[in-house]
Amino acid sequence: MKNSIKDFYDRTFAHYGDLKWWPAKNPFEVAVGAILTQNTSWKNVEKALKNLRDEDRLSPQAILRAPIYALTESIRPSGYFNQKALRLKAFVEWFDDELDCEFASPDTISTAELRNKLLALKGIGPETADDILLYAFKRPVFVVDAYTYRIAVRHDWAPPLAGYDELAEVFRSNLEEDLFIYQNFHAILVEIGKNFCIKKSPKCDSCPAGKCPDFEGAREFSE
DNA sequence: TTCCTGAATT
DNA sequence: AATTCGGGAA
Repeated sequence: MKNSIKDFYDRTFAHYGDLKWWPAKNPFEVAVGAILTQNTSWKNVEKALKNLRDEDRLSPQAILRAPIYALTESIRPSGYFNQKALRLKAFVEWFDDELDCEFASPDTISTAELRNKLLALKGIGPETADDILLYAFKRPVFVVDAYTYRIAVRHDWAPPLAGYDELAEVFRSNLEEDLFIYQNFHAILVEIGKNFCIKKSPKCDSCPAGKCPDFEGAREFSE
């Protein structure tokens, strides 16, 4: 039926195809990018990643041995650099201690347990944890972010007060549990959220998703 | 000036 | 519930 989540995915997938997310060379860079992109445009994260790469600091061992102040300078363009340097360090130390710097398979540790361990780290909240689970550990978890929330509310898929888990459940219950669909759906939501379903003055007329219930009103999004 | 693929603190 | 962290681009 129209305006269903499944129909939305089918239409947008026909337009975008496989977006091949997450944009990173390897799973470790996915995790680093996930932390650096918290409330930050990807453009700025790319600058930070380039600095890390140019300075040979984009590996677990390099980050383990780098002093915080050095990390801070490398990632400065991504913003919140003081916090993120600590968060990056904390994550890699855990990744080394707990997993020996390897992305564990499901029979070693369950997705639920892994998620709890990630959430226990300072600086890893539900979105960052799920990004890492979905794109680095390849676990089928549905990622919710600001774009997901905005698009869902504008489609009346969820109430404006919906919390993270509630919103994730709305999507899970309307899709088959499939790694590729979860990975690509989130990629599509980001693409549409960034380019069309933007916060103010959304470009509904050219949106690849077609008309959502908010189209006629073209009202601006408010939280 | 606003906004950006959030999370912790108060 | 409100504030804090932040450079970069529009």
